[in-house]
Amino acid sequence: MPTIKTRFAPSPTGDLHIGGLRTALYNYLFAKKNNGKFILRIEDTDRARFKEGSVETILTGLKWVGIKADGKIVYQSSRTDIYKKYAEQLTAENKAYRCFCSVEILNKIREEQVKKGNPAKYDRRCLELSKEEIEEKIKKNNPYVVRLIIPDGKTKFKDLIRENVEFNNKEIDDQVLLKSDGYPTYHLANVIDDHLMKISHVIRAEEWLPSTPKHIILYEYFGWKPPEFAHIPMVLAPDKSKLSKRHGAMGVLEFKNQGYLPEAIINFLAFLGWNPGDNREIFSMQELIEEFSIDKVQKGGAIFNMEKLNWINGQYIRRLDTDKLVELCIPYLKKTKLITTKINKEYVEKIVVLQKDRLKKVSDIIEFSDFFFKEKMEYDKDLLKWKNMDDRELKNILEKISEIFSGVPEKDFTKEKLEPILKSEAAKVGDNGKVFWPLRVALSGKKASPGPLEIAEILGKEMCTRRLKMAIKQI
RNA sequence: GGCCCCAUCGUCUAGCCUGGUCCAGGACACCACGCUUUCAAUGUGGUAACUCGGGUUCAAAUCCCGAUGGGGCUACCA
Repeated sequence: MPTIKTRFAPSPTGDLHIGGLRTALYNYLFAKKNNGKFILRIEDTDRARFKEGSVETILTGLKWVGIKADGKIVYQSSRTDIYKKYAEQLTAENKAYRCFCSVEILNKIREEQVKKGNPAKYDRRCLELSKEEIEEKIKKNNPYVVRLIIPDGKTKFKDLIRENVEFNNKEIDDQVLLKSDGYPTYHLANVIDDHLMKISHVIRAEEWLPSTPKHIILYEYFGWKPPEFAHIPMVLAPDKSKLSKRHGAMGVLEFKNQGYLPEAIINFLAFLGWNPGDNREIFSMQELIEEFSIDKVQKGGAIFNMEKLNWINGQYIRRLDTDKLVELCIPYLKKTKLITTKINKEYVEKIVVLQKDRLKKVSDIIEFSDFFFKEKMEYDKDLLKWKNMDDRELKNILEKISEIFSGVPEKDFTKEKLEPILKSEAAKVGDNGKVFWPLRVALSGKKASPGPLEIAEILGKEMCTRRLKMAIKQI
């Protein structure tokens, strides 16, 4: 059996986004599942759209999620001679021709075709040019492109996901292969490279399906065996359109910055269009490699569902070692200047343990735990009141708690020791909420937080006493 | 406009190939209850879908045709 070889071929026009990452993932999973190779090729043939730094972004993104490419990275921009040579070969064999038409003329032709209800195709007027005319134009340095001659007939191919697909060649435009700047278009470079690099399976997004016949024709012209094709469904925005920046689609590194875990992203993305056929939901990369199969890939597009990503991410956060989670949390706390002096790892660790179950993403640690680091609490005094408590009752209870706290020695200032005392106090007023709610708000300043005694233990006696005092002063 | 692809709960999906076991299963979200001092986590339960219309068949979510809807492509972008 020939070696399985797939590739991810992004163009460096911006961030690596979710859709692209999933394409990379499926290629990677398929290759690894079949003991094959997965390679990375940078399709940087569009000089106008090239964005500085995006190759680095793509590379760090892939590295972050654990997708490793085999072999060297190929840059198409360094291979223009190869593409040019093949374009010339096609031209010499009358499988392609030079076209000198201007963009204006081209647009006009297309417009007229559409008006007539025809496919928007070029009318091949440059195919009529005589040898002399062509030579003269070249001599005069007239810019030209090289176009593929689409033959008559039909082009059929078998897609691994969509089965048989058929196009009538009449509908297909004479594709530009070589641009007037000497760079190849995707179609030419892609086919040549896939062949030269012995790619066995082309797994790419569905948006490429309509141009596949052009590629097949190219393979035929060159006398090469085409690879297998698998056109995977697209990742959609909530409005079902192609996911783009317009929808606030984030780059992979932005997910990283927000505190999503790479394992969660991978797990989530794998399930966007694929699933193992049973009820399991949580999969590691290794498990995905073992289970992945291209024929279980969905045909229809999948909407990117942030809620589910959050859930999966929460699952992974809960499974993380506390040490590791502490390491991940610290940069966020630092960045927001919540940690100003030196880091007290022990202190942060206690907080992280407390918040672990609550985090959807690591960055949540900031808004969930800011009160552990702040001196001043800011909250509405009415928040201190449990149900229909009045000022007087509230003041009494806070003073009572304060009194109780002062009677507890510092070493006994733990949840374990404090709980029975406060519970018995609560029993006197007949409602746990009357004691615990005001205390919790006084300590955290929030309407939602971990339990007051867990907080108290971490904050320590002195700080708790101060916060109670501040609360009482407000009433 | 032309061509292509697709179509199961709000979302991701199982089931479809090999029709009956499906008054359609799971997950997220949502709702309720339990735990409980709030939030979370967790447990239990619940609401919720085969786009429509024709065939084929004893029987169709599953096969066929059509309609409708959605998406993509239609660049000297990828």
